[in-house]
Amino acid sequence: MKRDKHEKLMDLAKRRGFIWPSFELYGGVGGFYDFGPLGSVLKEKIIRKWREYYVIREGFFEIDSPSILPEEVLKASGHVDHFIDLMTECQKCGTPFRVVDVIKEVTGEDIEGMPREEVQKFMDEKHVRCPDCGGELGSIFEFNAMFRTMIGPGTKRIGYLRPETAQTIFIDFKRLHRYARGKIPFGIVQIGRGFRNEISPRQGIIRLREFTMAEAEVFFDPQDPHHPKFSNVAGKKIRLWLASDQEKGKTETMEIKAEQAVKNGIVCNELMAYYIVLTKHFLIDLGIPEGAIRFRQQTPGQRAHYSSETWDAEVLTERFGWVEVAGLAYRTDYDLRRHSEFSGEDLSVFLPEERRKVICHVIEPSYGIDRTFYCVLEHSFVQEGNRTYLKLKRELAPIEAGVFPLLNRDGLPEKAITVLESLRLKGFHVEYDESGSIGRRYARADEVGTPYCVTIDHQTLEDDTVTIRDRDTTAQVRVKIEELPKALNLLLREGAALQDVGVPMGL
RNA sequence: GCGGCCGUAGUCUAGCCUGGUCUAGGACUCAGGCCCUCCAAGCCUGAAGCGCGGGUUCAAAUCCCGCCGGCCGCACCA
Repeated sequence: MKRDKHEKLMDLAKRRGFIWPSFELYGGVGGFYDFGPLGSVLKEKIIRKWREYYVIREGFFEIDSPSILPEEVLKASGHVDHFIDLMTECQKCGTPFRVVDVIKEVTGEDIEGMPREEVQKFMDEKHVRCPDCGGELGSIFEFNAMFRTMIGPGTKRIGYLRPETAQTIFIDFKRLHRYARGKIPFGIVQIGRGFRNEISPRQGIIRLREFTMAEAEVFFDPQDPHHPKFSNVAGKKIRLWLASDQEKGKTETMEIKAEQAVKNGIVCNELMAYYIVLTKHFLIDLGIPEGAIRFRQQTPGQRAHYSSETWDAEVLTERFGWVEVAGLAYRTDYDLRRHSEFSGEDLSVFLPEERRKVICHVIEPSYGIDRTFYCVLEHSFVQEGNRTYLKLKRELAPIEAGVFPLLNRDGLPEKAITVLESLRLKGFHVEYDESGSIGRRYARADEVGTPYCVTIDHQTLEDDTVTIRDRDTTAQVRVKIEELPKALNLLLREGAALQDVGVPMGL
C-alpha cells in the first residue's frame, strides 16, 4: 500500500519531535496533541509572525486573560444556548436530532427554555417519534460542546473553558477603549487556548479539543467601515467562493480585486476586504502557495450565531482537501450589545466630533494556529528522490543552523564546539552533530528544515574559515568565523542570498 | 455517537486464519566505536516492541469479550 504524504509527514513529525498524540502512555485521548521540542518552536515562530502582522503592523493591542469563563459571560455571548444542546437519536434509523428541533417539527410547540427534567416527560407524553422514519427516539442526552467546570468549592459557580478567546476582549472593552485613548477603529488581539469538546475529533491536529487560536477584534463605527491603509490592498486580488455558488453546487471560485469585491457588495465592507487580503499575505508569508489559498463565504446556515457574514480562509491540503485555517466574521455589534444588556453596563462609545453615541461593530479575523501549523508543515514537505526535507521559510525553521565537524578527528570536533558556543552566545538556535557521516548529518538537518549547516573542515584549522551550506540547493560558501554571526544574521533575518555572504565553493 | 476496517520497537513491517522452538524475525532509525577530506556508503557493538484489561487453554502476539486509540463513511464542526 502506498503511503501518502500525510502519513510520511506524520511519521516525520512524531519521530523528529514536532507533534504526537497526547497521553500515549495511558492509551491516548482523542483530540489532544503534544508539541515536541521542534514543534513548540515552530508554533512559536508562526505566532511571532502573526504578531508581526497584527500587533506590530496593524498596531493592535494584545491582552492575555483567563481560559475559564464564568457562566454569565457565555450566557450573554449566546454560547450557552448555542453550544449546549439536548440531543436524541432515532433508534431505528440512527439520525440524531436536537430535541428542541424535533419537538417543534413534530408537535409545533416551542419548548426552548424548558427545564431539562421536564423535557423527557414532555417527549414521552406527546409520543414524539422520528420525523424521518417514524422510529422510536432514544432517551435524551446532553451534548455539550463546552467543557464545564466548577469555580471555587461547591457547585454554585459554574464555569466553562472558553470556546473562543474573543469574549474577554468584549468584556474588557471599556478599559481597552480608554487604553486606545478613545479613538476608533482600534483592534485588540488575544492568542491563547480555546476548548471545544468535539464529538469525534479526527484528522490529527485539524480538529482538536484543546487548540491554540489567535484572534483579533477590530472595533469600528458601522457608518465608517474604512481601513486607513485600504489603498495598499485595494488592487490586490482575492480568490472567493461565494455562498450562493456553493448552494447551487458550483465549485468554481472567482478572482477579484479587493476594491471591486467591496464595490460589488460581495464583501460587506472595506475592513473585511482588508483583512481578507492581510490573511492571504500572512499565509503566503508562512510558505503556503498562493494557489492553495481561497476564501469561502459561509452559507447562512453555517454561520455562527453572532455573525452576519463570515469568510473562511482555506488552505488546500493533500489529505484533507480544503482546510479552514482562519475565519473572518462580521460580528456586528452583537457581542457588545449582548454584554451591555446582560451586565447593565453601557458599552457604547461617544464620538465627540459627530456628537453621537454608537455601539462599535466588530470584524474578527480568527486563526487556528494548530491547523495553520499543519498546513505549513504539509506545504513545506518535499521529497526528491531519496531526499526528504522541510522547505520551511528560514525565519520559521526551529533550528536555525547545524554546526558539524567534517570529520570526527584532528581537532575538528573541538573547533566545531567553540564555533557552536560562540553562535549560541549571539542568540542563534544552533545544534551540533558529529554522529555518522557528514552526509547523514546534512540529511538529518534537512529533514527538520534547518536552513543552513556550518561545517568545520581542515581549512578551518589553517585560516579560520568555515563553510555554510544551503538546505535547498546544497550549495556552499566559505566565510570567516568572525563574520559568521553577521552572515547568518543576513541569511536568517534579512533574507540575503547565500552567495552574498561568502565565497562560493566549487565542489 | 452509529457502521465498517485496523492496532507488533522511534518508523515501516513478518508472524495471527490453522494457538506450542516466537527466547517475536527483518528493514530503516537511534546510541557507542572503526573507517572516512562534503551530501543518508561500509563494518562491529548496543538500545528498543505484541495498545490496555479480563476470559478460554497445560500453553495466547495468535481465539473470545470489554475499554482505549487510529483510519474510512454517516452525523457533528455553531
